[in-house]
Amino acid sequence: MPTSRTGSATPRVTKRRVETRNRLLEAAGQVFAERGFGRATVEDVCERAGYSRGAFYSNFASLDELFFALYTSQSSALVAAVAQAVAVTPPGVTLEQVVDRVVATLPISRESHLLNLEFAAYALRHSEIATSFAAHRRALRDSIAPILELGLLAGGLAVTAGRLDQIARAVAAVQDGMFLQELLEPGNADLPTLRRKILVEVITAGG
Amino acid sequence: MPTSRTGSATPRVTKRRVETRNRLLEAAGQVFAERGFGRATVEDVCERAGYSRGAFYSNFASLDELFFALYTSQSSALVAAVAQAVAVTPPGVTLEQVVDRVVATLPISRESHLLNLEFAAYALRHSEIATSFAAHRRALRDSIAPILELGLLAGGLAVTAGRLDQIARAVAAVQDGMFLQELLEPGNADLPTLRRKILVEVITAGG
DNA sequence: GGCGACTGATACAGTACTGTATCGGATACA
DNA sequence: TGTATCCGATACAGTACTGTATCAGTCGCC
Repeated sequence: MPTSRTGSATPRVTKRRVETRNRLLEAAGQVFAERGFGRATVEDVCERAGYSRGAFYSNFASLDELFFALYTSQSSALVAAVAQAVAVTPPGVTLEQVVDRVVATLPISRESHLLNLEFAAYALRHSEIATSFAAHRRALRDSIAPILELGLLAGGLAVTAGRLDQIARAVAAVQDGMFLQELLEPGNADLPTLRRKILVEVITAGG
Repeated sequence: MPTSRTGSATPRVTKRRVETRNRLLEAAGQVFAERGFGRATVEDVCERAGYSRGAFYSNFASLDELFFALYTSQSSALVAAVAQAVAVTPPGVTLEQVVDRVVATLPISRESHLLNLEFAAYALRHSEIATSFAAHRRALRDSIAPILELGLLAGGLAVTAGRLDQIARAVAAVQDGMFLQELLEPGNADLPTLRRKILVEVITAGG
């Protein structure tokens, strides 16, 4: 059997193919955010990306597969970004600085939040995905935990690992909840400030 | 022109019609929660309700209209429930009791939360609905504000109206965020407890 | 620079959903 | 109890989407 026989298993990964795939992923992010995954069609994504449906089916077996690929891509990028932020954080930072860093690192765009809603909704309806989604969120909490601990230590507060995870959960909850409020009331300029305030309160109260 | 001429304007509201409408609404809640609004079809709702598509179009012009009717119905019911809880709350309750009351009043079922996600996602994509959705959330905050104030006063804390609204926002954010975590990790029995803990912290820290 | 492999455009069949039109039968009311 | 009203079942046409099959042009590799 010849080594590079028909691509049934692994089509050669050419530059062109990578480019196509990436543009499809990017277009999918926009379309899913705009219309919602449930209302998005293969045609929508192709039109946005500037490809035909042939190109799509050459790269993905279905919309579901593309959706999952997008989710994987986004979440690994996010974890990497958080890890990077933690790595460059010096010891001795104040709690306010920690909150600023966390807020600055986590995604802020309308599109990313809408996508997150889509991912969450999808996960809640597909238990196998829910497991993966929950694991991803745990990874995120584990990533920000060290930076939170730094801020607490700077304030003279020491906490157990279990308590730290609870604080990380509270931070995640406030982030999710407040960001939804901000999206619903884009005209309310006080909300970002309020969000930071609540985050600081939640962290200090937890320590 | 005869008064009760053709139903073009207002079809007579018979008992039968009310029943049909209610069963369609109930079925819609289940179907939208299960499949998501984007994936739900008129046929799905009819099948679940035990009616034919003719019955559906006799009562609603489109799925969108049914969706909005469901949203209206649910949100007014929720506001009423909260108002009722506030009305029967005696002065002098502790903060923990207040939290318990708030938690007990706000919707808890998986279905109601999934529906809320659908409503939020829809609102974020339709600005005219977003306004209405935001107004509804404001009404809810305004409803729980008095009960929160009661709890704070019992602890000897007095707050301004503005500060009270900020606390209500924090409570809403924690509720939304923590409930999502609970749904994603149904096996984690510690989360409801943690949610109460965070709620208490957020309220006291705000006072 | 030429050849073979593969990408992505186009065409097509099949399916699913929507919305309307029609009509039998149930229901409210005298 | 009779009857006019209208509810809701069924049938149908039109549309949109999916997934596959085919093929021309292009790219990678020697």
